[in-house]
Amino acid sequence: MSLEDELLKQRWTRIREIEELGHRAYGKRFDFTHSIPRIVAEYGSKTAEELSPELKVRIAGRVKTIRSKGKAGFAHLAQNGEQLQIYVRSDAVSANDFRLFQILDIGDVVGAEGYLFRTRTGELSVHVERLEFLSKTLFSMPEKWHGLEDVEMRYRQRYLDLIANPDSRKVFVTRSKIIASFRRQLEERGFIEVETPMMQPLYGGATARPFITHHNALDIDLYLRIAPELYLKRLVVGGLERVYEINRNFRNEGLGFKYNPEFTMLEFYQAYTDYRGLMDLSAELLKQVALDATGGTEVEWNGARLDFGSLRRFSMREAVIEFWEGADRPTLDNVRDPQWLKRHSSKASSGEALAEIFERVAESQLGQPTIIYDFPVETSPLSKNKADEPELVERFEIFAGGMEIGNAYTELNDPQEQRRRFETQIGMRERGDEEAHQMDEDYVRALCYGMPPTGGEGIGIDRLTMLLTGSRTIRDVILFPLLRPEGEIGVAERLRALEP
RNA sequence: GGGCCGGUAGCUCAGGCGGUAGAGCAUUUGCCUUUUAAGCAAAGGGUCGCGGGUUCGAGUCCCGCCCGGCUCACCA
Repeated sequence: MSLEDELLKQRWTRIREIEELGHRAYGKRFDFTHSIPRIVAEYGSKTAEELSPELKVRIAGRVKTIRSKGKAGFAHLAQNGEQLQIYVRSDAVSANDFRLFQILDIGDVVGAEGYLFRTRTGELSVHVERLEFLSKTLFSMPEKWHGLEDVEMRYRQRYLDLIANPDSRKVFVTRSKIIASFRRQLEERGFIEVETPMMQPLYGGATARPFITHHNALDIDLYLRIAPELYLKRLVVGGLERVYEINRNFRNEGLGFKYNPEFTMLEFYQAYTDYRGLMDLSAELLKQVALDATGGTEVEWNGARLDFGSLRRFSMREAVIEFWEGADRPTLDNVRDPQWLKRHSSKASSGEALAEIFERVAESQLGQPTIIYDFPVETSPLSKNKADEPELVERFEIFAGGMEIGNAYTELNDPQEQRRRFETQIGMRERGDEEAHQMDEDYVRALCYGMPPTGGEGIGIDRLTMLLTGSRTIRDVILFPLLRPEGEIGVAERLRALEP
């Protein structure tokens, strides 16, 4: 028999022994008096004297370590990312409970009742008087010292990662704080949270290839949304002047350190403002999110310190000049000049050329949180033109850590212009651009009823979480990132084999 | 999709020159009533990712495949 099966059989056999000792292998409700984190916080710094008179506690947690010393022993229980030691001695508990302690496996979930004390070496511990068995682990836990290192297993069996690697747990706690911070800040400013379709008959609001699915009853193909944008703006037309949505977008594209096919986006729309207003709002939101998530505005990322307390601002043209490397640094006249742009890019139009040059020259250097504004109209089918420079639109993106983390603009609310933009996109599609927008007449119809001047913005929650948690890959901030299916697992077969 | 790297005990990793497969943790047994990567003594545990091939002999060499990581191209 393989070791793995031997261990499984051993634990399976142990279930009966646990039951013979008067416990259930898969126990019932257990009302603890204190969570382990609360005990650590409240009593972690108390001296031995301050812990008397005896404080009785009932705690519960997963067994992390066991150190048996004959007629006594120690174990660590973990709950919510914190650990507390228990001390079990044969003359302090019933014979059955001591036997139970002796047959505990690392990974079992137990409850313990006793009083707080400090050991000779000074560690805050529970002097156990009663044990209660709560749940049996049948498989062995990852190694105690190194944790779970196998990257594939960390993603496929995230629960093991969360049990074994406290840092991984912290990442997801921080992610939750980031989202909570956005919600709180937006609610304070009068935004309401809405939910718009994830399955859409037409996809739009971004340039990307969609996933396609099918609805049987209606017998229609639907697209998983690539963005909620067009629906959110319909709501602004309807008088929901400040709306936001935090939810998944789906894009049928490659995987990479900053790409997962489903990712979480915050989008918010505010009537009667424009992209300048959103720049200021973005700076406030990001600063406070960093504070709420990490306690400060500065984070270490990829060896650099990023400060979310202030956002640098460059126009796209300025950024090309600012971050140009090598000789022939262009002038402002150069980056405005169609001939110069044509010489430095293979793109057809001046606008696409500028965007392409910017991405090549500047994007990877935008480590510090930076706003890049005034984008070419060709790459922005839903943004309003600048009044004095119609080849540009009132749009900005937020970059940090060399990644785009936000995208915002003054929304185009002129239905006639919107129709022309869609038709331009259709032309691009006919020339082979698969990602060009489709015509969305229902959206144009909504604009025909009049949308107030509006600013809208999207912030990539996953990437922002990467930055605020020091994660080098998006898979470390998504609980269950997309992986190929792993094939035969064989657990059912192994469990079946245990039964008589 | 291309290139590079990896898959060895439940976990973390050695081995690589082709010649009976190793360590630590974990597990089992014994001793141990304030230990903490507890300690001491002993034991068990492996289709070396999968499938072919070369060879007297393959974890090791060759070919194909699977899974993963990094990276390039496309993409937020």
